[in-house]
Amino acid sequence: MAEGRCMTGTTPTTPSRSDAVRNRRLLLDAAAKTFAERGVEVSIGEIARRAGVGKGTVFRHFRSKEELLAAIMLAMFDELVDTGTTLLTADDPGPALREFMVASMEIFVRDRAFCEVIGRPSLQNPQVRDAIDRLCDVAEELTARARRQGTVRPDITGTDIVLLLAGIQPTAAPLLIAEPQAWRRYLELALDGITATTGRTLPHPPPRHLPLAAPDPGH
Amino acid sequence: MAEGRCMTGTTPTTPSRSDAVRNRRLLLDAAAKTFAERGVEVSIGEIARRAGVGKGTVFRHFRSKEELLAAIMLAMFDELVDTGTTLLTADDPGPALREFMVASMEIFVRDRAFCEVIGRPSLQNPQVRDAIDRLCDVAEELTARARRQGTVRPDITGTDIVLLLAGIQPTAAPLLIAEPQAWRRYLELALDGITATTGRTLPHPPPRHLPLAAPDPGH
DNA sequence: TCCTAAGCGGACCGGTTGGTCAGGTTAGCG
DNA sequence: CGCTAACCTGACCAACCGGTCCGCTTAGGA
Repeated sequence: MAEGRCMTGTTPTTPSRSDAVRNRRLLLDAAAKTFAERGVEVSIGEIARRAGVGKGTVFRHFRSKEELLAAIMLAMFDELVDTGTTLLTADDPGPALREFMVASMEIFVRDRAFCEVIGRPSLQNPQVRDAIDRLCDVAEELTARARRQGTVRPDITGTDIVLLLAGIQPTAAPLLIAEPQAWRRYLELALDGITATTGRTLPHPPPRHLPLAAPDPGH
Repeated sequence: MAEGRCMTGTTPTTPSRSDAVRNRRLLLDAAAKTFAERGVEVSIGEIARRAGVGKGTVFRHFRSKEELLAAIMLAMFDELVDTGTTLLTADDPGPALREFMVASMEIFVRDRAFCEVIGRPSLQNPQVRDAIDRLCDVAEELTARARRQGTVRPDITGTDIVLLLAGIQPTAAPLLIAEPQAWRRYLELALDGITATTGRTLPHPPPRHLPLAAPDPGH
């Protein structure tokens, strides 16, 4: 509730002392890099080591591993949403949508944890959920413009776009180590797929929203 | 080397006693179900519990968790390869390829571990590698026929097909709990993408083989 | 029916994880 | 400069993992 105080044990929302601020920065940077490289499964210990702080410091700044992950993911989602919002003002909706997808993929491919979070509802806390919804919304707006222009088939939604983007990474993943640009091939395939060429409607109704966190069968 | 003997500690290749045969069956069934539902990360303890045997019994029948997983995955790969081989004799190559992809997806969607094994080279022992190669080969033969017929664009390979199939599962995954048939939508999109409509070539050269196990950055 | 080797189970081992805490350190106000 | 509250650290904890091992059980041939 109140700002500076914590709810359960410790964990202030914003540190005030200079060393704490510095450590928080180090921590966020190290965590972002480590999550990106090795996915959500990396241990807190490794992140702490990489940041050059003790493990306890991590839990002083973030109540749990999940909260640390969420803080980093949120920033990335917002970045993407900004990119999308900017592209909404572009003249030609078709290339704008494509550019949005390319920009997204460039992040997806670099950040393993980012894809995992989108694909696994169990990793999503309410804030992350909101960010994903915002991403779907901006994708929907971009898609709607392209749809009206006739560049995209009429039964493709923004949620389709987000799902496709999240899916291209695992599709290309086995090739990416040897050929870091391979994702472009499958993005192009997806773009061809969503383009209105045949008049056919897709089977199964288009998704409107991403479903809320259902209990993940795993773990 | 010799049949009935083990190499390292214990672990016969084929049990003879009736109770051992029965337990092995129970174990394989339980493991198949559990891996399918929760992925490769499930613990041996849980599989043992589900099979109604002790943990020690698992390691009597299989040298390691990896070997148990491989035994189950191998059977599924071979099943798919058989399906593909049969479809090679079909009259019309286009629908044959489609049918192969539908049959594959029906397995992929039901089995979480199966997708994970394809997508993560670090999980592949030599036998599994061979099975994946056989799958790519049969996919390549099916694709080649469709290519010659003009149903599929000229720069699509069998490895492309396998990667796309493995990628559709994570794409549709968030929807699958609520809508188990949602994968059909994205399979159709992929089929539209690989169909020869525009004369354009895809960016990035087509993959010939899946890369061998590179050190998985994770763990 | 008896005997023995194959089979079984679960306590156990070393290693990992996310998370806690007591005790030493230090920033920075007065 | 001195004091205190904020902060940092690494030992520590319980839970879990894959895998081992040894004493007990039991299948099934003689």
